Amino acid sequence: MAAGQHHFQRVSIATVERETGLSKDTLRMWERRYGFPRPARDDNGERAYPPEQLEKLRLIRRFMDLGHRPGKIVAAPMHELSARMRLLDAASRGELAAAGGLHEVLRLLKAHRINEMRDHLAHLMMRQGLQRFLLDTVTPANEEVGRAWMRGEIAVYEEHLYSEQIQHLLRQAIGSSNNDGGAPRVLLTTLPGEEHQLGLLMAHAFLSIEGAHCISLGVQTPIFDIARASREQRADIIGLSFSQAMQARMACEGLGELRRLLDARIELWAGGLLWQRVRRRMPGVRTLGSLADIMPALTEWRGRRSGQAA
Amino acid sequence: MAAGQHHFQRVSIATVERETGLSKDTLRMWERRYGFPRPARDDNGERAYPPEQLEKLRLIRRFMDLGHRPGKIVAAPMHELSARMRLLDAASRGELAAAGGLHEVLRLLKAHRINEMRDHLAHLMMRQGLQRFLLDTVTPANEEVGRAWMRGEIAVYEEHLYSEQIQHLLRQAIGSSNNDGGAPRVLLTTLPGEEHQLGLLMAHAFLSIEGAHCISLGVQTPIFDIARASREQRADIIGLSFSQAMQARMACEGLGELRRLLDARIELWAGGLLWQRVRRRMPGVRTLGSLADIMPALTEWRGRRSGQAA
DNA sequence: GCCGCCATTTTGTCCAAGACAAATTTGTTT
DNA sequence: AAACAAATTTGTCTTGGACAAAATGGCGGC
Repeated sequence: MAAGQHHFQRVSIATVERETGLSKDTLRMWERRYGFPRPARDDNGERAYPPEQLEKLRLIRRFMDLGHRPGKIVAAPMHELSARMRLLDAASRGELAAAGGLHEVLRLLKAHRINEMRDHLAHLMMRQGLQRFLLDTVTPANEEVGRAWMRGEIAVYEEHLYSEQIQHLLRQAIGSSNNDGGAPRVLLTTLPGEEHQLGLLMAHAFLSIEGAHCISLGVQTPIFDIARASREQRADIIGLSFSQAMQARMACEGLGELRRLLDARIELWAGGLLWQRVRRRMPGVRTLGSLADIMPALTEWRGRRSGQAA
Repeated sequence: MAAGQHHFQRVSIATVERETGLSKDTLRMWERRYGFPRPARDDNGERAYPPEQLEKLRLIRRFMDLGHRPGKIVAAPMHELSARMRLLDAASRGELAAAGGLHEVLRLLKAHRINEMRDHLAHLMMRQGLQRFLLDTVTPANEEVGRAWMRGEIAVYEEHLYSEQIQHLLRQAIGSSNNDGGAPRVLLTTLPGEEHQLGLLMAHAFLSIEGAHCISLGVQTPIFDIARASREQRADIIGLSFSQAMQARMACEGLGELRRLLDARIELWAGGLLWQRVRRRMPGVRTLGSLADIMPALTEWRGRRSGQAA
């Protein structure tokens, strides 16, 4: 019977791509260069990744999202990576400390008491008002949930659950604040390849409070259609959201292409956590690394506008 | 000067993949087999697709979503494809006729009077009740918007706008109907690769009305996490939504893998428009081609459950 | 005429190994 | 310390071959 042939859930390269977000080309290239992953082969000679390697790839992905480079981590042994990640976790654990109702949110999430979590969040929103809620509760809570996920304290699906509840709250809030005829007119969406909605929704809520007229297209609008929509909806500003996970290259390429398609008088604001790790500035594009950056940008715009009008 | 070198916005293969949803491998294979697309090459010898070819590829994608096979259409000249698409459009145009407030919805959408459209939809929902609203208004309206898009009467971004407004309404409706402790417990999500939310949201709303306890994870949950969530949330049923655009192969592969990971007593329901064109049935998976199919499935489940209990 | 079964064609994905440009790091000079 | 140049790292693109899964078409039996 020996070690046995319990080939236990080996998966194809397409599955690994789907689950890790690493392209097939990249996976093959790492195998060539760093000797990892080194999948088995099925009867057909095709790569068949065992679950341990998939798990290590997921861990590597976390490091990469934190800005690490593959050369330094892909070949490293699993136990070393785990140890390093634990170290990072310990460091980030210190930061939490303050921040009001967050512990409670995390506690309820981990306990699977989702409805109570939602009620708790709703209560906070009522008490703080939408703006403070976004800046002081949702933003740090997102970070904390991300960290908890990195620490392995919560599962991916729990992060999804959390995200759904927040979206729920924000959509309800947005629904009730409706500023027709407000200025500026902001067209909100994400580029193809960026499927994360939460950042977009938070920006939408924030801008709505500030009296901007928001037109949201949801996620993943093709570039040509963004340009078309901006003309037909007479947008002053196009707001695009980019999550940490988005590939910087795709983002910059897409932004450049969009900028070329647009009239110069339309502003292009690129927001989201991506810009906290990607320094690169692009001509004709304003990058906003956090929600709080929206406020001064908006003030500036209004200053320019009233200056021109005068 | 000749034909000139106005290389006018030629795009990379990655961009074409992003915009059409056709994989790089497929694009290269079509080029080899059918002689189309035949992109120019940039200074670096890499494919550079002119906008006409991108446009034709988009049209081909529409045909494929309707069930046509590439061999028959990829090599066909553009004018023939356009003509055939116009014919199909004319045919579907007849079907509309009936259906109450739909014309109004489409009219407002095309006129960019989005807020009025939302108010109109909200009014219909109030008058009809959520269930009839979903079956008699939203479902046909989705189809009509899809057709209008195929006819070129509305832009992609207008479809996005429509979709956003519907989502808004449904989320508000779901928020107010909250059945803790209901049965069955249904875990709702989509597989990685399926980013369309609307179908999921409609299923969520429908199941909520019927008294099921819904737990939504949003879109694109990795398969292992779906399995984990179903255990930890003690789900009776996992409901997955698949849009027309989803690749059948990926869907079936993912479903098979998930089914293997699950306890046999957990049911797997696969819903969405995909199953109207994909016949293939899979063991241990119940396919639901439309919202209306949910009702009998639910009745059956409750019958089985009460039968076992007795 | 309709259904099930088998052979054939169609089609998408996978593979290998090479190439190169963009991004990042490192080293040097002002 | 900052700016510039050289070296390294890294992801994506290339070709052409191969093959399995899915769809189609033909055939025989009910």
